[in-house]
Amino acid sequence: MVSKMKLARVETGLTQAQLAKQVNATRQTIGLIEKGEYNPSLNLCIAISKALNKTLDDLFWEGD
Amino acid sequence: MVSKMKLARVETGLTQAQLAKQVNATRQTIGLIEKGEYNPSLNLCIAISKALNKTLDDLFWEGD
DNA sequence: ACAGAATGTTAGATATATATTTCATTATGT
DNA sequence: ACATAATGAAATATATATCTAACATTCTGT
Repeated sequence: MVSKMKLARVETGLTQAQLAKQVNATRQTIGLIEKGEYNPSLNLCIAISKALNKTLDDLFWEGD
Repeated sequence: MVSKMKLARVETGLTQAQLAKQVNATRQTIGLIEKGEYNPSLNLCIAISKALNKTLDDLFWEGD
């Protein structure tokens, strides 16, 4: 399944590298988070959410 | 300032040690997160949110 | 005042998120 | 088909979250 984060990023027209720069992360880190193979830190999740004009729940919360 | 997470924990009548056990963390880790001195992982934040019947936004999102 | 529980705090050890680098693969446009 | 951008993927290195253990402090009830 494709992550909500990836959907949000593509919708805003950002590339992985561009998003990474905005949140002070690397392209690889963004890619791994999108693939669900990482357990990112809260601060990074918040930075990503703000960069994509979403909230934590929007991107990282699973509706029971 | 006292964190929203601490308020939610106290409201549910849980001690730091009890919450820690439910989310497979240690009492010390819970204490440091409540004090805002940690940058916890997303998975831990999700576990804490569920244990306290809250969402990520409820506990870890700051209303701009 | 006392006892016990809850929380604070600190030091060292371990696990893992993240960075860095490099190369391969896939998409996009001309 | 070609060139370039975007993404995938793997190795090693570094930073830091988390654990463990121990002791100090504060709170709560009696």
